[in-house]
Amino acid sequence: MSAETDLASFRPKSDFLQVLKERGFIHQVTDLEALDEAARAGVVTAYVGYDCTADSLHIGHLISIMMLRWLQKTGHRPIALMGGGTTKVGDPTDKDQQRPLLTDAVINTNLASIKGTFQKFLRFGDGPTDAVMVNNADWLEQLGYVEFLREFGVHFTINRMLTFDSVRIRLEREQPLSFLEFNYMLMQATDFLELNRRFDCSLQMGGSDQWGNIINGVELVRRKGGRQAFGLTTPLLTTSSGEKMGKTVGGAVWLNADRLSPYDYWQMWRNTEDADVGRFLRLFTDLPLAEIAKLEALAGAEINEAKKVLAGEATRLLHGENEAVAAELAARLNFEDGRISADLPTVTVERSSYPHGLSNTDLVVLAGLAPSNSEARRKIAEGAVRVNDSKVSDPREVTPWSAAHAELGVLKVQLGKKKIVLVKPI
RNA sequence: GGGGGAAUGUCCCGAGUGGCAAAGGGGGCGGACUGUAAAUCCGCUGGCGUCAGCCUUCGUAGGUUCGAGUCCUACUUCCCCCA
Repeated sequence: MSAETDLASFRPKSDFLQVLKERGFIHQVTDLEALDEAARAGVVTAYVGYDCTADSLHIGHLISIMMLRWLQKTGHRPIALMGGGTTKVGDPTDKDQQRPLLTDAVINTNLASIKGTFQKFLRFGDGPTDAVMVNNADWLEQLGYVEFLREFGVHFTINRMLTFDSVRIRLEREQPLSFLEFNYMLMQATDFLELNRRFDCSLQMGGSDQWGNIINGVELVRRKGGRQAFGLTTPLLTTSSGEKMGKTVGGAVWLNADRLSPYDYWQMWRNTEDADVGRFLRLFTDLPLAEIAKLEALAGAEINEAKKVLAGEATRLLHGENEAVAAELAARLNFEDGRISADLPTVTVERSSYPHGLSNTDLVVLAGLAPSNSEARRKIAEGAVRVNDSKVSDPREVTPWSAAHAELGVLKVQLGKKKIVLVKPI
């Protein structure tokens, strides 16, 4: 049953649901009152699953990570489930095509690379509310096909599976859905059952697109005689102007620093739309609600102060205090004082490869601000490029190394108003 | 089994009727205006380039033609109708 209708009037008795509700994390819950009671009466173990399709999580995952964080802060036990096994199958959700099958090696590399992110937000260990990380490859890969069908397959009807969004949408759009992908929801359901048995895990959380998968797990746990299980989803994260959140210079907003620098991460939050500031402060920082209310109330240009707080807090959680301070300082030097900071994104170039210096085109491409020479030339023609703070118009004009900044030894390349990269000769 | 459709710039949708680097949207990027915001307006949106030009793109593979996204043949995938 969906709790959308009575969520507004519901008064949680547990800290956990109280926090989730007032900070805007809840979209749907299977059984609000029973879950509330369980969370009030004792320690609840809950999990969120993460696939290993890339070597870094991105901002879309952050909302559920924050939810696990609050779970732990309110006295419960979070499990981060790594989908080492399910990634081999691929969640069909909302994709038109099956994603390329990943090899074991790639999946394991991705998994290892993602782990660190959770350690920033959760406390791991052996205590009763310490976080646990598990990999569903541990149990999924042990299952034989016939065994899998007999143990779990009997509990799923095709009739019902066809009605779930992940499947239905694909079929409606006349896109193929392979049998492989069709099995994904069964596998995710067995995860919940397995965690219920191993860790007494009684709650699965996830994004609203996971509702169908979560329900399947809840029902499977019930049918296999486990303890009562719950599901909870978060709202889809979009900006106020209706866009999917998460884009920067390079595209996706990655959480690993080697994919997206702390500076760029800070900038992403700094550029939040006015209308989103309050909502994002509630979802992505630990700040008390009273303080958020004050920040949110700032009007006009003043709200920029709130955006800086948001950027600072969010960056501090992910990358740590030092990086957050450095990112803010770099931004202030650059945008408010018109100066240069060594903390700006920097690329290094072999001086010997370009003895005379770099052409404007080369600079833009090497700085990663354009994917091709053509694109770089176009940008220059549009008057979008600045080298060492002066606008350039000739794509072939060469800037000699002697023009590098005296102290930092770098050339400053700027595309548009916000994208700045330092080119450092070595 | 028979008949009829569909596949376009690798982000998406979508015109396209032998001369096409291919209309128009959306998205994205840049400019103006602002507050590193939103909204609005304007421009750009295949690659290489000594800017003359060259190269690669319309499901796949062949063919006709001076010239093919456009015509022909086969194949692949999807949709619809008849059985």
